[in-house]
Amino acid sequence: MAKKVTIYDIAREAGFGIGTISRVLNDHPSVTPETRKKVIEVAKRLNYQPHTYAQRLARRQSETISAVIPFFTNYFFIEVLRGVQDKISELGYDLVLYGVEHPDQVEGYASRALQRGKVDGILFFSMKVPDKVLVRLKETNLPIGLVDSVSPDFDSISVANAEGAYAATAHLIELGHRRIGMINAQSVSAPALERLQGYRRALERHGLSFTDEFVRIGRNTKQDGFNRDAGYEAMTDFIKMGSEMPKAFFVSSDIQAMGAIAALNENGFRVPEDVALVGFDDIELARHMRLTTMRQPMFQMGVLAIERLVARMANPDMEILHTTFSPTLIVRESCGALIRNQN
Amino acid sequence: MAKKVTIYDIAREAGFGIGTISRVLNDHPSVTPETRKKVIEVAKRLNYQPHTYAQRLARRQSETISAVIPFFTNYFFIEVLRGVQDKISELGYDLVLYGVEHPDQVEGYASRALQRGKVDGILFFSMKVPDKVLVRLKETNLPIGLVDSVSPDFDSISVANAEGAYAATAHLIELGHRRIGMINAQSVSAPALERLQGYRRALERHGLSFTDEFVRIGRNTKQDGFNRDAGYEAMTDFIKMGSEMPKAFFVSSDIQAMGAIAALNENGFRVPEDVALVGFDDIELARHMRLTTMRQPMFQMGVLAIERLVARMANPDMEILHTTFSPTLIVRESCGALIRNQN
DNA sequence: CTGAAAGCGCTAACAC
DNA sequence: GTGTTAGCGCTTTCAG
Repeated sequence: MAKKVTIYDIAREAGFGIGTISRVLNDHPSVTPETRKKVIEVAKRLNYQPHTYAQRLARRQSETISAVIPFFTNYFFIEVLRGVQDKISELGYDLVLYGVEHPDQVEGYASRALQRGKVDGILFFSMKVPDKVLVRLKETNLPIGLVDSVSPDFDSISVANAEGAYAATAHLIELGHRRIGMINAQSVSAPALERLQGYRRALERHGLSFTDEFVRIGRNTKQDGFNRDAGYEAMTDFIKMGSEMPKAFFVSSDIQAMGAIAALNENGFRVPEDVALVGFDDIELARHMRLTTMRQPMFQMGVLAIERLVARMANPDMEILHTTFSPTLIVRESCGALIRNQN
Repeated sequence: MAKKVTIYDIAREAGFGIGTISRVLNDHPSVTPETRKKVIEVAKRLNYQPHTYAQRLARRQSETISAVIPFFTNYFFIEVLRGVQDKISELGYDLVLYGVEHPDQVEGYASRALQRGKVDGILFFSMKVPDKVLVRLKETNLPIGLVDSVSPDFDSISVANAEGAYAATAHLIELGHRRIGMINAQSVSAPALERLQGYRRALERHGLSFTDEFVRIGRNTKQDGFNRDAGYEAMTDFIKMGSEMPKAFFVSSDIQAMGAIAALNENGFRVPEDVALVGFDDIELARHMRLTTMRQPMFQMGVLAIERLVARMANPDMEILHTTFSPTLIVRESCGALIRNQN
């Protein structure tokens, strides 16, 4: 270890009291420019490094934010996390990461994060935080932010799912499709429900009728049905309809669209010539698969999540804010629009 | 905030001195079972939460490990990080994450992590840590671990790149291919160089000759050429060879293979019927693309990285250890092996 | 403007 | 065994 120089060393060396040293180190106004200069010079010469934990103890704040995130999901989280990290380090805070594999772990991690003074705020990603934990969280009065999930008691940042689904479906309609199916995820998932609503509304606003038959959900319930296999299964189901099968689909996530495309290809359907698809998320895979999809501003969401959290730390009585981002349509090839344009 | 109960509160309430309280809380042997029981009961009743930073200050250790990781990148890091996180939380340590977008940032983050007492150890992922920083790191005597990179002065965990490349190439040879090309990344990258060696050796050991012409590198140098566009460009180059073009390729990363496949498809080549491919990494995309590839044991690498780091913390004078993992061949469809087997 | 001193909450060495 | 006390390194009154 570097032979730990403390402010006492600087004080002795510079000929001042530790109070003064602390003041210049913290940019306190009442210090003469000369002493400031001198102290800084000595600090630098001694290669002084503050002891973070001593500061945190004395200041009664941690300058750290923790994020509880379901890990292995996809690109979406990594991307949001990037935004989080970016903003956090800009603020000079630390990010401590808790990766959760199973909902049951949330409580344990929350307890750790809740240790008095440990963190200044917590961000929960796409978590169904157990009510029990929610209550404890509320009691602690610690600034909390929810990303990609919503609860009346905490600030949240989420995506306008219904709106995005509406736009995706409308795009297909504008392309001339009238029989449009939807591959959805499990209805226990709020985003899935909202996306269904958007799809339905788009249909109805454009004078098309909504049919249950045209909405299918795969059997695989992993990640609430937002997985590749579920998409494959749902599309396989559709294919069994034969000539009754819709020729355009709004799929509630890109990863499901991957599965759907595989099912399509295996059955001799080409995308977009035979079947048009629009996904949701714009995960990294989407570009490679040339999938038209609804992009969520992930990085920005991460940045905003931190900004909000910090704002609340500064002003705990701030009114609770729920922010919703609108996804944007990214037109690639799977919807068939580009082909049409070439004509 | 929870109305901060301290060990003083417990002491008063339970009728003991704070020393005793601290002892039971730390499982110190010399406490009567009865007092222990009593203290625990009171602590629980008061909902006592230790103040992490006070503990860290007093104990002179941080119980936290930080990881400096190039973010953007792919599945590989996330997966290794999962292993890291898993082991870290098993140990009750905290993980503080520093995401680096550009090598220049490394120094800044290193400085932050190096603040006296801040972390008990640091893990650098796939980083060309600047020499300057390396020297400072060495001086601090802080336990450091390198993941996916190597330096004589620090413990490291990496992948047997040459060996993996050898296996991939040999697989293609066993499948009957004699003219095998390689799409490589920039030679400033150590892994790229090692993979080239493995490829070359496999060729020579099997009596095939190595030709420079059969090794191409894309122009896009982002991430040292380990990117989709570079793969696309390199394959486009090969395609220009016309009938001289190899019909089997070892590609130095899956992401490049994605680009290569796109180039192939655009030019009317089918994979694996016309051209066989083997990638490297086994990123998530690989499964979807049915890519045969060399899998790296990412999760395990993360776990081991932490185990090593912790071992070094316990015993700083331990001999420096360099561990190399062997990638395993994952046979999917892109190499053509499955098709052949069906015959 | 600056020094002295009192904490921040906990651990650990030292008495009894 | 248990209480007492002295730090851990820094921030922050409070005098002067």
